[in-house]
Amino acid sequence: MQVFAMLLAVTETQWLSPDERAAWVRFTAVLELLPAALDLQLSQDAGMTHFDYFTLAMLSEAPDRVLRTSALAARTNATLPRLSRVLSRLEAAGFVDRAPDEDDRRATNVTLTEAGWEKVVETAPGHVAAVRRLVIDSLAPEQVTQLSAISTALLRQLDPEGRMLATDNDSHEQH
Amino acid sequence: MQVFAMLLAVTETQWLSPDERAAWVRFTAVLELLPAALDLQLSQDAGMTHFDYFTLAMLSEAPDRVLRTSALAARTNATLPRLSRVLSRLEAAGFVDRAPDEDDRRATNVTLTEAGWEKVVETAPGHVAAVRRLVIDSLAPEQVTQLSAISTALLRQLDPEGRMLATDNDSHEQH
DNA sequence: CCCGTTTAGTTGTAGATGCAAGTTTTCGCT
DNA sequence: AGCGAAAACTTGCATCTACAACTAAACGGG
Repeated sequence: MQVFAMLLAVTETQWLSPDERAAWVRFTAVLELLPAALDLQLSQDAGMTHFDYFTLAMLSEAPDRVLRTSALAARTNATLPRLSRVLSRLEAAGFVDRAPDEDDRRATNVTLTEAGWEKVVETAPGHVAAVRRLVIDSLAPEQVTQLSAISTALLRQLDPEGRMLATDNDSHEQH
Repeated sequence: MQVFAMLLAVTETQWLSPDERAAWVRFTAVLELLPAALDLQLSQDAGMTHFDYFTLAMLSEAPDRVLRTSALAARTNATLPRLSRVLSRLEAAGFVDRAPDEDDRRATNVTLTEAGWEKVVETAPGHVAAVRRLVIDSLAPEQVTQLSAISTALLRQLDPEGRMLATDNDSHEQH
């Protein structure tokens, strides 16, 4: 019985086919290199990380450019400790304001300041250009469509609740 | 003239179409979540990061399970300082040995120890299962093919010299 | 109305990473 | 040969992040 179980266990290990393996190796390389490339452009041209920029960008798209810290954490997929420190930095730089929520004073409302808005506006073109150069323009139009579908499929596993694709409704949920 | 130049500048900024933007937002989410998910599985099941595992895996596939530090850095896309510290850790854990190259004593040869090999062998099944669960099995077979082609196209921009897709020839280059 | 529990954030501490500077060995040129 | 420049790491320092512990506010019975 024990030998049989071991054989089963070994057999159960589903390895990757050569094609799957090749796809995975290449994709792993992209996973490693693309974030670094994006961070490089933003740190050179705007003195901030991709995460900083993304945080400001999410705020800039929120109604009234305000979001609760935890809603912002969901959109940026950050842990609360991480976001807390990033916000401290962005607040010190004058790009956001933090104020306790009037209705629930445990919560903090994060507001994009005028300076923060301007920072996004002046940083966005260069960032978009980098995204074009590194990603969109490297792909055929149908590949962009494919990448979108593939990403959607992957997010079903990675983010079943769709935190990162949250609509604006979320900020108006019941409490 | 100045107004005209400004208009040009504004016009030149190539924004993303709605489809492109949707693809990019989703892909960004994958870029953030997938590495974290892989790290989580490996740290829980094997007590190491994905980078540690990948480093050992690259060594395990090298001829004689030996690679120069800089060749390993190219395959893992690590900077030398980063790899140096990771190797110090892996060496302390007994998974690799480091020894100066006999022909060029500036260089260091990194060897996977027997313990390191066993670590890879016992860790690989769980990791492959995670890759299957999170990526391969979420996709239709043709999507795996598409992802491979897309990744190849992106790497042309990200890694023009193909460092991460290096063949074994590299370690036998002239000196 | 009060107390234990949950929620929302912040901070202490330790590990990881990048950049820049330092060290040792080799190369290239005269 | 002989010496300046380059190569292959390694280490110092500053920053970033995660995990866990901590604080403050709100909820939920009894």
